[in-house]
Amino acid sequence: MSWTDERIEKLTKMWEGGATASQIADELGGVSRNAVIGKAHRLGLKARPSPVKANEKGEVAEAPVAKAAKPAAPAPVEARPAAPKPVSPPAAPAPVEARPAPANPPAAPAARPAPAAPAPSAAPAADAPVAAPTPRVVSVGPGGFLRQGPGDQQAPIPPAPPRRLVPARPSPEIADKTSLLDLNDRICRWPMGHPGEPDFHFCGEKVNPGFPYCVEHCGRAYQAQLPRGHRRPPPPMPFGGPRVR
DNA sequence: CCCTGATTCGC
DNA sequence: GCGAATCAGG
Repeated sequence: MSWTDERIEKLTKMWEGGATASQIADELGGVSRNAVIGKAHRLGLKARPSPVKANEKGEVAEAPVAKAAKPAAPAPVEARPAAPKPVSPPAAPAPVEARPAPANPPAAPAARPAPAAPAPSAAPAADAPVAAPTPRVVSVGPGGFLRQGPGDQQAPIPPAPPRRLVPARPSPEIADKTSLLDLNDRICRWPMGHPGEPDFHFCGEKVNPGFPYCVEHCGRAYQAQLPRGHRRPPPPMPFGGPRVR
């Protein structure tokens, strides 16, 4: 098999959509996972959480976890008379809350419903989730995706699934809906719902020629850049006809 | 073990 | 340019 334009296109789309190399590989058929990765890299597509490169930025001054203990001396049990350890075994677990991942979407993660009481005193030093990454974000789009400022030319890059991609054909429930694999240049790729949800799919309408979305969603994705001075005229401008080209 | 993506390197 | 082999983390 060779890398035809169609195949490259599909690879690109899926890769950017978050599909794994394996998924892409057997979707394309005739190529291995490695081939896909290799190609993706050659196309300059890389970037995406790699299990092996999860850690990178800045050095980590972590105390090496004492996980070793395997080599050599496995702490021979001393036959000491009686050395009652003063510390009771199940003492205090780590009250430290592990913050897993810096999720992209600042979408409200729902307050912790955990009514856990065992919170000793002042442990919530965790008010440092500040991270305000994208200052230009204006609001959150329909799928929980960031919408960008009026000046931004780029569309909100809808896919960006946090992690794994929705199964190609998850269920009959969305069998007739537009899945990632159905996307092409002529189909509106506006996300409906959230990636990962069983009914996540894409708009699927015919696109507004020259744009990645249908007319309706173009209106959502692109905001009119009004000349300075004019405050927003109520009509959000549904993008009637951007007569591009 | 399985999975992942990254990299290398002979073709 | 291609992709199997290899590497390395989860």
